[in-house]
Amino acid sequence: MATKTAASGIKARDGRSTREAILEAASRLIHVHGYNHTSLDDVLRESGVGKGNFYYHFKSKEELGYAILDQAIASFLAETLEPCFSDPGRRPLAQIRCFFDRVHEIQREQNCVGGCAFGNLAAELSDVHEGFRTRLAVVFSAWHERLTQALHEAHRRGDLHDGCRPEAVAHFLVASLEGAILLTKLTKDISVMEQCVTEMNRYLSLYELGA
Amino acid sequence: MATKTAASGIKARDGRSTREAILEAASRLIHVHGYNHTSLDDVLRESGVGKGNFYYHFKSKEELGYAILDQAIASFLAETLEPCFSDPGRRPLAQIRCFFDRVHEIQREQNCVGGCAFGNLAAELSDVHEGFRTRLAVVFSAWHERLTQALHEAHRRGDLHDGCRPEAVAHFLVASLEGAILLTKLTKDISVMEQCVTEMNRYLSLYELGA
DNA sequence: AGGTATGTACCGACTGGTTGGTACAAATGG
DNA sequence: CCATTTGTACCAACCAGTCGGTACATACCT
Repeated sequence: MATKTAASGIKARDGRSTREAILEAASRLIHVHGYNHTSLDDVLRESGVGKGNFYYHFKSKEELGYAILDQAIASFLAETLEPCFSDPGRRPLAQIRCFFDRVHEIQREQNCVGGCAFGNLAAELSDVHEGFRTRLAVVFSAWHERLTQALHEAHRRGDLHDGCRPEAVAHFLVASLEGAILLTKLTKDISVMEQCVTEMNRYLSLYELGA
Repeated sequence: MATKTAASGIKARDGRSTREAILEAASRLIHVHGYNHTSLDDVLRESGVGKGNFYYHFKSKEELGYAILDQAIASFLAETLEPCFSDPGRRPLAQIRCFFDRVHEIQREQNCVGGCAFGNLAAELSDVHEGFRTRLAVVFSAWHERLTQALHEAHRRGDLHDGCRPEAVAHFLVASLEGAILLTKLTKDISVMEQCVTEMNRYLSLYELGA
């Protein structure tokens, strides 16, 4: 018996999955309760990992925060942003509208709870923790850049009015989406999100040529 | 000497001003550090008030939070919102644009630090503290209502396109402003706010008649 | 093969400091 | 003199982080 490893009892953790269990529990808790208000003990209880073990895998709570953030950034870029903007079947402006819908859908899926993890952390930490502020600025900058790129591409194709300033429009779109998510989370009313997406589409049509 | 009262030494507090000193220090600290991450001891140190004294004036930290929020709501409505929207020298849409400028100015004044106190608290607490969520919903609802009212008034005057749905537009404007403030606070770049205000004005002009 | 050393993964008790909140006596003032 | 107002000492719970120790697989030495 017991051929080789402990062969998966009720826990079955090896180095790799322990780190992932911590990451999973922590990002879930921090998304809802914030960074400061999520204690290590909460994370440990939720993930079933002991304290000494935690400090074997992470050197501090701050480093855990960075790890979660880096993971969330990668997953946002790869699983939410890119799928919309690399769809070759849509023209750039349609890609942007598709992204609005995706954000709307996510808020509906999570029942208006949690909001945007990046927006929450930005509100909580940008003024008190420069390390987090910088990392958060990176996500928003990547997001902004993807929108700017799509707008430039639309202009190149002749879909966009000349009066459109892509960088300003992109900033406004990011801001509007973040604000809409926040307002939806506060009111717990998904129709707020719907209305905002409708108005964002109208705003975009302001610059659109040959619809 | 010492005629009657302590005659204003370095402290000079009576019942009224102690409460106000606590309120002032707490709202300043909470605006930047958030509710959970501002400790009573911080507030006490900053205001020079003793602990027993604090608990004479407030029955808990939670009640202090409510008091601060109520005070901030009243001051926002009276000193920021109303002045813009009760100006009889401007037409409703101009009042709205004036409000955009006011928000922009405030962010510039506070050097992109602090963001919106209500937005910050909404992000921090809407999912974990129903009491705060409800109170915060009240401010945003009042704000939303004031915008809706101005839009209806504009429509009555014939300044507004028929296709404009005031409630949806108002939600979008609130969301955009909140998002713009958040993004400005994160990037620490006031030009983000400028760009957003410019685009909001363009958006508004979508519905405007006879400019 | 058998003993020893090494690196990885893990645990739970403990520490020093902070938290929100209480007890209570002293001062203040009409 | 009695209400209000205040300062100080204190508490239990909680916080991030440390410590000593265990379990076990692999590598190394003779």
